[in-house]
Amino acid sequence: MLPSLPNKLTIGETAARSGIRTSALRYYESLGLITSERTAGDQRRYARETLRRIAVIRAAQLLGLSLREIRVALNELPQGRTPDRHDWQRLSRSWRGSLDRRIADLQALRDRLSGCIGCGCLSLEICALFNPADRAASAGAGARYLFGEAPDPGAERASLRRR
Amino acid sequence: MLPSLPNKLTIGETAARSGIRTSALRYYESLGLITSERTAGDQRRYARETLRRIAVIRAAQLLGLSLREIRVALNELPQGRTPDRHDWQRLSRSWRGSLDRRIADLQALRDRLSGCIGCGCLSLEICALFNPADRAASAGAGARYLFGEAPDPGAERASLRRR
DNA sequence: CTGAAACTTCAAGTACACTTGAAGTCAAGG
DNA sequence: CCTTGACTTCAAGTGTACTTGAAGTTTCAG
Repeated sequence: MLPSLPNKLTIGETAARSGIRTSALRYYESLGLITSERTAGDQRRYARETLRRIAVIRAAQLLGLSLREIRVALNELPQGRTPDRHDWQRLSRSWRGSLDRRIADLQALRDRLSGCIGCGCLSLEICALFNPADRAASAGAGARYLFGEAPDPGAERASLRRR
Repeated sequence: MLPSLPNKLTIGETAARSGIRTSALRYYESLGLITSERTAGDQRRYARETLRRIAVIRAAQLLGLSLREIRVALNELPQGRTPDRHDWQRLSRSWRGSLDRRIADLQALRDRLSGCIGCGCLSLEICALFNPADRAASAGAGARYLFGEAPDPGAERASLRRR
């Protein structure tokens, strides 16, 4: 008459509670972002704690981190032992700086949108939006660069012949 | 002795000045984000004004907009006529709201990172990070959802059998 | 014990934003 | 005029993050 181990969740239950599709959960597991135990019939059973882990993964994605980067960060949580309050705090502190930077960058962009673009100025050469140091470039998701990866488009600087 | 039309740029010059690779410029053009005239020999010549357009494209990408969305926004600029100060202002105003929302969302996330995750609370059911309304979900780039697209993973809500 | 929902794996497909390579043409300094 | 770097098109490839489909298995309410 045991209440059937409420701290083990099927993949479907985990999907329903986290809002992440089962296919995505299997994908995360294939990348090593989460782990599961298996029943005798080889079905996955997730620890309830995995829900927190999934929430952290989604939060980190909002920060612009790739799943690869998230995996690295999660791997720095203590192995074996269930991460405690201080483990999560350490993680959140390390991402908080990125978030602050990202927010500041977006605020700067907002100011430029209202300023530079709005002003209709013709001095494009000195406009902040054209300043190569501000460039987005880099690969794929626009947000990525905001974490300070050197935007290196890989040369191809033309030799600037005229006309 | 004319200074060889300084308001027409080759694709290489445009790439160098904008920091965007020639392959990306051709890609943008294939998507209709920018346009060019052609020389007798069929080479592209970009109007100097295209540099501003490219800057706007990159800025919009930082906002998390897809190229498709950016194209739509740019298509609302006046056809034929060179966009003036007010045209750009209208565009920047419409994106400014998105930016404000995005910044607010990130600030909320930051607070939760310091709060919910940091606190080590066990009440995962009521934790803000688990609130489906806050979910990222949706497709691809994490930033996308921040513009208020309804996160609709397309059902698959399990029927919640136990065990 | 049975039937249907939920699960399993694996390969292939999708969307986005580009990049790369091949094969050939154009433009301009010397 | 010639050479060389910059240009052209087009098809295919890359990386990320998943989703979809097929074919088969497990679980559990009834």
